Amino acid sequence: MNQHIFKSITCNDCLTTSCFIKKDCSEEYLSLISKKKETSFYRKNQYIAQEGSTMIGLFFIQTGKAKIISEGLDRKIQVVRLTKTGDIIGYRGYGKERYPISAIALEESIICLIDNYTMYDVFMNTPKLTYELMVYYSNELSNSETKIRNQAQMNVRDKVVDALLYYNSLFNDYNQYPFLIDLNRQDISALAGINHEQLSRVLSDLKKENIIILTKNEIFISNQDYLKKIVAPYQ
Amino acid sequence: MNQHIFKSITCNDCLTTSCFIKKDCSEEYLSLISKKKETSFYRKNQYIAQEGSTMIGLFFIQTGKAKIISEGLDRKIQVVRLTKTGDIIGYRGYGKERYPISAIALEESIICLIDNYTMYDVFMNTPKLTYELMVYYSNELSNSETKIRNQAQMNVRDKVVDALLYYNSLFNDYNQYPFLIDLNRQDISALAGINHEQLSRVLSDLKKENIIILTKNEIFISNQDYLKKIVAPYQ
DNA sequence: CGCGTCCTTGAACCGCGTCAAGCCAGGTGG
DNA sequence: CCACCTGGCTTGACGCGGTTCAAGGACGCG
Repeated sequence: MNQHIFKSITCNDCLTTSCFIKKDCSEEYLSLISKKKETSFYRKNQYIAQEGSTMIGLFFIQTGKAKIISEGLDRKIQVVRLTKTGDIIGYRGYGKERYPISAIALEESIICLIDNYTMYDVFMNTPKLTYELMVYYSNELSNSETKIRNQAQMNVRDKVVDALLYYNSLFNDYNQYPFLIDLNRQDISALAGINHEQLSRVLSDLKKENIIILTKNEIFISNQDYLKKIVAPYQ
Repeated sequence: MNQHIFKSITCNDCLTTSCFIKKDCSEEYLSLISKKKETSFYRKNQYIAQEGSTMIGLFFIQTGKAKIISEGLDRKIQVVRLTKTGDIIGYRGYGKERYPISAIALEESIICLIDNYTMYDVFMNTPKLTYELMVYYSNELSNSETKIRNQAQMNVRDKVVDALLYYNSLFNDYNQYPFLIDLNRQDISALAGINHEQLSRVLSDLKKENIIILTKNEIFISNQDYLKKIVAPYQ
């Protein structure tokens, strides 16, 4: 572990109102967790959790973004999901004592780790929190299953459009325009489930059609409506 | 709704010991649920839940099997998951009031439906149950994300092998041999995420290589070790 | 300046989806 | 009983979309 322990603040002082813990835990448990949690700082591209390593607890993103990846044949990477402030990383699971996926910071991030034993104690005494996490996982499952279908049925162009819109819906708000896609080509192609050459071709096409803007280092969506029409038939 | 209400039994009389309700609910809640639940009988190929229809509650499979499907472009079907006795169907989700997927019986099945209000009451007063459902969903999410990667990276042969082993691991025990795959070609190809012509070709190849046995209506796995070696590099 | 990394574009190959024909089994009706 | 039809499955042929290989450009860094 090369990330250093960050200046830890208590849950009461934490400003992340979307945190599951903050929203649903009693004062007593907030102070217990404040004592037990380990808050760490991660630089861009740093591993937060690694596939196959021992699952010591549940990660809560205080601020930042991360990509959730699964490695296949020849360590080829698939981005299965993106996470942001307030999201959780790590699976609760009896039998499983190892992370089935890896998580890597997309930008500088501050992340709280709460160990399994503490979490179990909290879960058994805070039904609302457990319920909210159950809902969170079930919604992620729903999104994930839609993505299975899309991976099986979409062509490369639609996969790229889907990936751009997915990023946009997660990280951009409607005040900012045109929408910035702050990922490099490797990450976008791994998110779309295609190779980077195909991604380049599709992006070039979309640029020629005046749907996106490509600057030196950035991608902007200038015609989101058009993109939405493309993926609409998949709902 | 054309399935008829089945001779309903109380949870105490129910023999499905793997049911989440049965495992974790108190006596009082078991009797409350027994009063509230609606137990129905479904024939093979009958819809249990339909994508887009109103989500009235949570389904518990008392006995039987079901396929969970998502429909894409031109109503093309993707089987995203299979479920069996003791599993649950239906997503808990605040915002979502409609099923994101459809569920169809693979064989004659008996299924209990418990409405959302009753479930919420149970969840808030039975932390262990809520916790177990959270674990269930998080495990399904993990499986689902592996499948996303496999859909993006596997070739058709590997997808077929993966689908056969998936079915086998869910529904067959090790006393029965060779392992029966009790799905028709349409369902296997929709599970593998390929078209039925490609499936036929791969199955013919596997038959010639003496890895599976094809009879008139059935598929048997005779050399499971070989199949496992194929998907091993994906873990 | 040279080097490495990321990105783009071209070109060739081939895996897979599509179209089409044929087979087999089961069901229906004359 | 046979004739016919239908649906599920198999196999072949073909062509396109996408993967792979390769070369070159743009940029940052030592």
